[in-house]
Amino acid sequence: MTQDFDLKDFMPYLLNQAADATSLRFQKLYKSKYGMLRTEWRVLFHLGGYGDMTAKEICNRAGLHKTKVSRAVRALQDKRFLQRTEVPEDRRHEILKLTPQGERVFNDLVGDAKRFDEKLASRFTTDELDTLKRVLVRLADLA
Amino acid sequence: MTQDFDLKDFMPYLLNQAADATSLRFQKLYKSKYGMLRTEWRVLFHLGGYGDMTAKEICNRAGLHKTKVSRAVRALQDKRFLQRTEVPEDRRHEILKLTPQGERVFNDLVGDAKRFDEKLASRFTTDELDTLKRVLVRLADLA
DNA sequence: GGCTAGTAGTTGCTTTTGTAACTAACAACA
DNA sequence: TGTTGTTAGTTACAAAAGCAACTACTAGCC
Repeated sequence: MTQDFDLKDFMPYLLNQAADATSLRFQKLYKSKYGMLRTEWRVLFHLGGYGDMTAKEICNRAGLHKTKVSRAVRALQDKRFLQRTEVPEDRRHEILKLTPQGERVFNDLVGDAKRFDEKLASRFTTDELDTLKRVLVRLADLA
Repeated sequence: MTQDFDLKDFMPYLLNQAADATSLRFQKLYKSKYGMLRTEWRVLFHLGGYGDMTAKEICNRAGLHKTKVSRAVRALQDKRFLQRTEVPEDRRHEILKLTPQGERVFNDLVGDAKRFDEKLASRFTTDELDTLKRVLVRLADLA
């Protein structure tokens, strides 16, 4: 006997559908403009938004695996969007820093992101948005 | 000059973080129990929850590309979880149907899904959940 | 019938991700 | 000093996703 079950009530499914739908459209922007991958724009945005830091710090903040970050950092470096600086006190660390070109790209994409977010937000009430964001943050923190 | 921007306010990012966090934990269940992939449990749940249908219908309902569904269907067939029936009137179509074993697996995973969802839901108020689901459905429908 | 166009589904190839093993550097302590 | 354990980051290989070209079939139209 088959149980009744509606995927439209299952949170992990709903979250994925919503996440895919929204981020696919934003992806088009950074991909077509700068040939960037998902992890690359995330790294760029962490450095641009929160200042210089090591790869490890990005891993912790973004919840990304170090191999993904490692590859993204290299890709951004190849594009001349960021620059590494070895720390003399501990040569295992490298401080990552956006180049002027990287900052320009970041600023450009921040503009896109803000417009994109506003357009999404315009479809909902302030109450809905407040609740949404609060709940999403708590869900994300479960991991 | 670098603009101020907080990823924690950017919806596509928040949605992805929340979706990743929740579905990663559910993934462990169907992966460890039945060696299933993400697309495979989706296909299984569409057939189990909404009845027999063609691959095309699953594509439309789930917003999945036909190649992904094609491979998932084959994988489920190899596991003896579903069975294909050619439609004589139009031999391009195949009706997909869960086998008794497939139904057992579906029922088992529905149980897991319900428990999983309840545990997630218990952290939020009814109001929050209502708003969340309503907003997520609308976001998902944008695509 | 025979041509053209369109649809359902599959296969092959490339890009991206995931995982585990590796290197290089530091730290602590015998 | 040297040995053991730990950390930051990379590399190499396997699994999965994405994309385009393909097969097999149906439908419409001449």
